[in-house]
Amino acid sequence: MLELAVLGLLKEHDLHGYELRKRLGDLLGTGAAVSFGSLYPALSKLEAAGAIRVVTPPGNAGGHSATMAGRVPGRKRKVYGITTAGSALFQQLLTERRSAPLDERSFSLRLAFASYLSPELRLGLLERRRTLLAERLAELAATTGKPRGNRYVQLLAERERDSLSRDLSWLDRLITDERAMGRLAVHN
Amino acid sequence: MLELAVLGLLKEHDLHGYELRKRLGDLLGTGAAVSFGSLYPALSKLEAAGAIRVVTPPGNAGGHSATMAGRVPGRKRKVYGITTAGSALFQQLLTERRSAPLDERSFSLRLAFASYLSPELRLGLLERRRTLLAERLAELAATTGKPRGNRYVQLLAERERDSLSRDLSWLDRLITDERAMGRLAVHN
DNA sequence: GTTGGACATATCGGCTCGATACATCGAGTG
DNA sequence: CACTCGATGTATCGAGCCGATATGTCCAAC
Repeated sequence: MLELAVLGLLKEHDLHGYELRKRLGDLLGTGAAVSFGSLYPALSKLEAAGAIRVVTPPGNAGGHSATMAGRVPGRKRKVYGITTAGSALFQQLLTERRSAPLDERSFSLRLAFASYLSPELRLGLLERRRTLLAERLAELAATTGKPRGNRYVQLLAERERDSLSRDLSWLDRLITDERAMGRLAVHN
Repeated sequence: MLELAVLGLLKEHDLHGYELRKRLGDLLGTGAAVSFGSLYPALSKLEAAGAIRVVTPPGNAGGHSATMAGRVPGRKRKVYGITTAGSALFQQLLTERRSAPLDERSFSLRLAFASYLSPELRLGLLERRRTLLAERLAELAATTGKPRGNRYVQLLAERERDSLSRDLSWLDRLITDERAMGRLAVHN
């Protein structure tokens, strides 16, 4: 999850951890922002694996033009860049369909990077997510007949139902678009 | 999170782990079902803390009417029941407003048990969740002006915006209802 | 009678979160 | 000018949760 996100963002720009977090925040919505307690270990791990490397080592940074010698000017940020191995890892993580979790967060992340996928894989991603949500909705509809516990549980279930059907329509729209674009591409 | 859920469900019925998981599943939606890897350790912990206890010990269970003696009939389920201390813990976990996480799951869980809250605390719960979502929406609106990355990121952001405003309306409706019920109760 | 699937409990490694600590920097305030 | 405060920035730790996996029981269907 996090590794995919980091690699994907570094594919576009070199970034340091703090900034990475912010970008991730408005990529997936503030609610899904990742914590530093996950981010920094993940960065260390990716660096150890050779997927990313420190581009601006501490002691070499900053826009300080005329600060004098021994002071070690902008000693703070660790700016990371992606390596060739990192790009390969990114593609691998993004592509592998098996066991790919399709929860809200993973799905959103993958969709955000969907431009790096082939049209077929992109469509597959959308369809698998659609299947998952459809199953949930069916399951929910099955239990809806029975009397639910209290008022609040009932409200929760209704909201869930609405939310699911809205997401399904949204996905259907996306899928239709994808198919249309696919046909268009073929005709060119 | 999980502890609150377990205690809340056991307040209504004695249950064993597997069944607990199912109930939790259709209480919060199948997507939010808890894993056994969290559930069983949580049960052990709660039992050790004296909040729950095994009601039907293994070796004593089952509807087997005429199975003979030494066979140890329904030796499988471990049915748990809540203790007095457990009820107290439940109230405490449900009530403590400070540091209560308001993410989707926690909120839904608390709302599902909202009947155990005083009208004031119930209203507070809804309002704090509302505030959170409103902040997110504002933040999102702020970044919406700027050009987003690719097409998919943009779609994701739009979806998020719609979803947030829907949830806000939903919450507003609930809040209004709560206030109305409060006034009604006062008039009786 | 045996094979397959639902039921049921349990553990383990790995990921993520929230809290916490610490250090730097720029902007404002007295 | 010294001071403080809040944003920036990196890092670690404990606890909680998930997914995979192992193991065993019960029942029905073939």
